[in-house]
Amino acid sequence: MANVLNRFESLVRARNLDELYLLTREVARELGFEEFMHGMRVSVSLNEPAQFVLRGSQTAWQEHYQAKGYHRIDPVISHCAKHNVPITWDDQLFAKPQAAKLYRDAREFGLVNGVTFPIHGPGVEVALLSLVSAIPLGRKQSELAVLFSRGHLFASYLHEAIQTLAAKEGSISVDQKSLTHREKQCLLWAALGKTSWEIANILNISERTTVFHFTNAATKLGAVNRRQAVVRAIAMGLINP
Amino acid sequence: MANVLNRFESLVRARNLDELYLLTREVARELGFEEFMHGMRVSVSLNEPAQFVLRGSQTAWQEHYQAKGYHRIDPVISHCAKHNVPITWDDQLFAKPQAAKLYRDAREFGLVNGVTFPIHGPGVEVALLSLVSAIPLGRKQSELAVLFSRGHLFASYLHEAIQTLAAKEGSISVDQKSLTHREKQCLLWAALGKTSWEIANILNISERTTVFHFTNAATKLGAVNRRQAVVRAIAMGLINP
DNA sequence: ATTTAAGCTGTCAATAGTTACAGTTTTTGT
DNA sequence: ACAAAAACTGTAACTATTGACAGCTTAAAT
Repeated sequence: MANVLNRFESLVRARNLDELYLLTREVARELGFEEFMHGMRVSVSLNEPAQFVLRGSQTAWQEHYQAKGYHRIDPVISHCAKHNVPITWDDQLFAKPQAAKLYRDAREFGLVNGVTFPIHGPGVEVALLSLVSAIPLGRKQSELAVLFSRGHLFASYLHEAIQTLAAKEGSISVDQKSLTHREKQCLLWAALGKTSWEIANILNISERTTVFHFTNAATKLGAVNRRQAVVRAIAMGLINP
Repeated sequence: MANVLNRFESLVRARNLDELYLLTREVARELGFEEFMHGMRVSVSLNEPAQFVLRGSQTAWQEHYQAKGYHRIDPVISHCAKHNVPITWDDQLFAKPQAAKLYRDAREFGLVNGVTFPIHGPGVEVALLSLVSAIPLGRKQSELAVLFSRGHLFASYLHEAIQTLAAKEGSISVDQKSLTHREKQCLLWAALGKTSWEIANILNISERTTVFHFTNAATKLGAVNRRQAVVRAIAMGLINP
C-alpha cells in the first residue's frame, strides 16, 4: 500500500470516464472496498435544472436509486451539501422514515457498511464518493483515521480527474497577453457596474474613448459584448474585481 | 498518533476563532509542522467585493503578505482556486518572477518546506491550509501519502470548524440560497454574453420574465446593474462560467 | 525620421438594458 | 387545504451599449 499516492495520481491520467471508473474500482478494492459510488449534482446543460448523476460499480443499485428519485431525500447528499467531513452510514443518519426505507433498500443490494466523502470544487455544486465494504468498518479510532484520511484524498483525486476530463472538452483558449492598461481599467470599472459615462469621468477621458477601449478589449477577448468581455477578463485573471 | 481523528474533531468544538487557531497550531505541531497558515477568499457581505484573509501561527509573515498584496499573484492560491489536490512548495511552483520573489520572502520568514491543501465548500470561493516544516518533507511515497492524506482531512475539519463558527455569528459565510434556480440560469447565460431576448428563447420564457429575474437577482446581490450582478455572482461562486 | 502601439475623439442609427407600473399561475412545503 | 415562494407576463418611457462611419496625438522603438 506504499504506492497509494501513485495509484491516486494515475486516476488523473484516465482518458475517458469509463476508463476512470474502472481505475476507481480497482483502487477502491485495493483500499478494501468492494463497491464505490460517485455522485455529482451538476448542470448538464445550461437550461436544464441541476441533475444528480450517480455512477459506480453497482449498476443495479444506481438504476433503482434513480428510479426511486432517492437523491431528493438522501441524507448523505444533504450532509455533503453542507459539510466537508466524511460521514459513516448508520441508523442514526438514516433516521427519517423515507431515509430508513432508502437504507433498507441499499442493504438488499448488499450495500451495508459505507462511508461517504463530500467533494466540493469550482464548477460543481456538490459531489460525493461513497466507499462500501462487506465487512464492518474499523471500530478503532486509528483504523478509522487511516480510512477517513485515505478515502478523503481518494475522493479529491477522483474529482480532479473528472474535472480534467471535463476541461478537455469545453476549453476555449484565448491569446493571453494583449490587453492594454486602459482596456483593463475600463473593464475593471465596468465590472463594478459603472457605465461608459461614469468611467469617462473617472478616467478623465471622453465617453467615446471608453467605448473605443471596450470595443478593442471585446475584440481581443473574443467577446460578443461588454458583459462577456468583463466575465472573460475576470476568468482569465486579467483583472481583479 | 492513534487519536488523530479525535484531535480533528476537537477543532469543531472550538468556541471562537482564537481558540480554533490555537488548537490548529497544536494539531499541526503534533503532525510535525511548526507553522500553519489558513487562507480564505470570502464574500464578507452580499455586496462587497471578495476579500482574502490569511491567518496562522506566523503573524509577521501574514502582515508582510497582506502589505505586499501577494494574494493577487500567489501561485498557491491559483492552484487552490482550480484544484482539490494538495501541492508541495518547490521552485517549479514559484517559477514566475513575481512568485519567485514571494517564495524568497517566505524563506526569510523561515517558511521553506510547505504543502498546501485546497479547500472548497458551500459559500466559500476558495480556502486553503498550508503546513510548514523546518525539515524537508518526506521524499518517500509512503511518507508523502500519509502526510497528504492526514493534511487533507485536517484541512476539511478546520474548514468545517470555521463554517460552524461562522454559522453561529453569521460573520463570514453568505446566504448561499438567496438566488433562485432561474435567477442563476439567467445570470449564467448573461455571463456568456447572451441578451435578454436570447435567454428568453433558450429558457422558453418571455423576454419580460428574464428581465424580471435579472431585476430580482440584482437586488439580492446589491448590484446596480446586470453586469455587476453577473460579476458578483461569479465572484461569490454562485455561478460557474 | 519613421513606424508602431497606445491613446484619444466625433456623429448617427439600431439594439439592448433599466425602471416603474400591476398583476396571474405554478410549485413546494407544512 | 393552505400559505409561501417561485415563476411567469404585459406596457411604456428612458438610458446605455453597440456598430459603422473616420480621423488626430503622443511616446517609445527601429
